Amino acid sequence: MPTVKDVARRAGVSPATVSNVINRKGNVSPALVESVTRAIEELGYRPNVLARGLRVSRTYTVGLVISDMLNPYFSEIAAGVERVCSGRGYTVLFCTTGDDKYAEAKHVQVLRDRQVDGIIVASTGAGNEVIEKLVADGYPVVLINRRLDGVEADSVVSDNVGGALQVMDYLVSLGHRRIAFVAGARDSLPSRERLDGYLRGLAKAGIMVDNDIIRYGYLKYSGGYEAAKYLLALPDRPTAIFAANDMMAIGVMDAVLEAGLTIPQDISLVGFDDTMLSSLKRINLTTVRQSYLELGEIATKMLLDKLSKRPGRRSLKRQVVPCSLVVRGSCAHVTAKTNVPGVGSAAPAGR
Amino acid sequence: MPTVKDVARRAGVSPATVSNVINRKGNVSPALVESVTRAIEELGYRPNVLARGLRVSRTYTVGLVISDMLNPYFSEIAAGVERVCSGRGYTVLFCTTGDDKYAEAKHVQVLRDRQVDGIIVASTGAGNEVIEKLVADGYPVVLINRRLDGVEADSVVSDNVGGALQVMDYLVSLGHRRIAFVAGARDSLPSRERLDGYLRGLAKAGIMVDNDIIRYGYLKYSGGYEAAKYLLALPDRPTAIFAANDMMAIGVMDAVLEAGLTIPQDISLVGFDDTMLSSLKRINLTTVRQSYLELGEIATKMLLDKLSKRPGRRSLKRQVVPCSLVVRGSCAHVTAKTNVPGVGSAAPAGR
DNA sequence: TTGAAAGCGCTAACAG
DNA sequence: CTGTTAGCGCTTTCAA
Repeated sequence: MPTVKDVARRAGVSPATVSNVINRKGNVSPALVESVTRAIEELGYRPNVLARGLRVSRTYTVGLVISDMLNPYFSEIAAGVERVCSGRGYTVLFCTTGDDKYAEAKHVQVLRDRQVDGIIVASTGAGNEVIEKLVADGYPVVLINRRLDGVEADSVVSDNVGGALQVMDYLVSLGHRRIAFVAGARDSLPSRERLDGYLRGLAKAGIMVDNDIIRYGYLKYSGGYEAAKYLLALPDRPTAIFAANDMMAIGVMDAVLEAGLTIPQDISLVGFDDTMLSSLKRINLTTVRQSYLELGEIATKMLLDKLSKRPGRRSLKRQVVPCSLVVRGSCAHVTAKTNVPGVGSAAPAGR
Repeated sequence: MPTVKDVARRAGVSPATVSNVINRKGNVSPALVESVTRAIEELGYRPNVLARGLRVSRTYTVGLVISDMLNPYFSEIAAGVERVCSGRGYTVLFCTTGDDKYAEAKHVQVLRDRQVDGIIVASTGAGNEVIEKLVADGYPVVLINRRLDGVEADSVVSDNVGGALQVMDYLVSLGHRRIAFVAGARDSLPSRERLDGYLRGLAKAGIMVDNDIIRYGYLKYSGGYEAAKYLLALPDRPTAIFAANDMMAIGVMDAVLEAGLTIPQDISLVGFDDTMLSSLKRINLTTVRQSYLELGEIATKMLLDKLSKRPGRRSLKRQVVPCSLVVRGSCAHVTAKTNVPGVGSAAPAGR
């Protein structure tokens, strides 16, 4: 591999001049620019980014910490991060934590050791000390869907509360008053926020909270399935079920069908996330759309903007990205309960 | 940030000794190991991986080139790559090409500029020259699901032909003889190979090829939907449809239902990939499982093994990973066509 | 405008 | 066993 020296020799100039040509600095005469450029091409010279990084202590690399690449939410975030980075000459170094506190700490350290210019954390791992230390050390960090009170870390979160409120308004507008909520794990922030939106929606409509129709479970198909089994067996079963995410909603869906009931005639159902699943004709689930791609993009822009500014300005940025209700065919007006069952994919009464 | 020098000063030794302690080399006396270790901890010293990389020309970084992070196949591959890398002290630098030839060339160059130790290419972008150059330059490369004849690049591919053959054997064993194939784009290697397996399966069963029931389309829902519309309108319509991937199969499924036909009673259907979709009760698709996670893991092991060996050994490795048929409820014995339609989720006749 | 020289932080040779 | 020295490839003073 040729180096600046080789190029310099071939062009009959000094390494410094070669460097100046490459970085368009220090006013080099057109003649030399020309010959250096030719030498670079002839030799197929490529700058060693490592050496440059060592010298200028800037690597144009962004570290990305996510929980799990197999989860579509995170891979969408990763896609957003990569898209913005690649457009601005940055590269992404990524690692996954499996939501393990120690893995998170370890990987953040690895990223620092590799001198990444900044770190984006989209992991729900509970290791707040890691983040606090990062910020305390003056490291540029942006948090996705994770917020630490009292810590000066920029963050971008989706408006889970607002999205859930939209769902509630919609269900209430369809005449539902007995609405169940199927939540994920109690320590999942998004799930908690969606639950919060649910509760606010109830309050807004003047509906009393019934803790018996708020179920907690694993944020997966099985969690929804089990919760629905319970809810459907209730003497006074709900007319609508709001699940904390799409996978759970699909679990609910199957349980409802197994009980011999129909969606949306007997039970209205809403999910959250607008996964690709929800749009399938056989699922056709009303849900809330949140673009995780966008979340990743926004976070990355925040970080890169920060990197290009003087380190002085320490303004704390907290961006909330809105969600939007996507109405499909899984909800009906509450009076539609009297409809003939069995049609399955009837158009929704709403809209 | 403290450096080796700072540590050396504090421990009262030379930088070289510090380095030796860190890298467990050159037999340092226990006493000095002890004091150096303490100095490191007291200072919170962390080696600068950039500087080390510059010196030893080894970065413990793997470059990963994929088509698109939003596609579950690729994010699964990425997960596999990351898993193995992180387990062996490597980090992953990743970029996406969108299957664009020039983007691929550019990104591969970026990875080289960053001195990654090796590159894994899981992109279907048609830029073979890029790969050829990489290999010609002696760069360690492993290709996933992409094979270049005449190029000395290691590769790991899934056994698409074998998987498709299993599907055909299964359908034939159910008595089907009029089996349609819904292919993806003509230049998609996996799709071509699956088609190849289909053709071989026909030959094996002594069934004549009917080009009218081999349809090409976009490897997505719509592609399957359109193809099925055509196939179902045929005077002598097929009794079974084999789609090149799950998304297409779901498109086929919807078209079949819209035509007032039932799966599997009227039409048997098989997909490929075993996406999470296929296992949903409402889909319940018989398909072929290929673990892309495993593909990523195998490729990474190949690469890392290569990196730890002497550069002399230039054995070309080409690994084929088997697929397996996953029987669910979308196929029935051909005589079952006479069954009463409308049951929808009857158990498959096979097995 | 251009070049010489120093140094980013680290490790490999070699000398002691 | 330990320290001195040199240099990986680059950029950046500073002097010419």
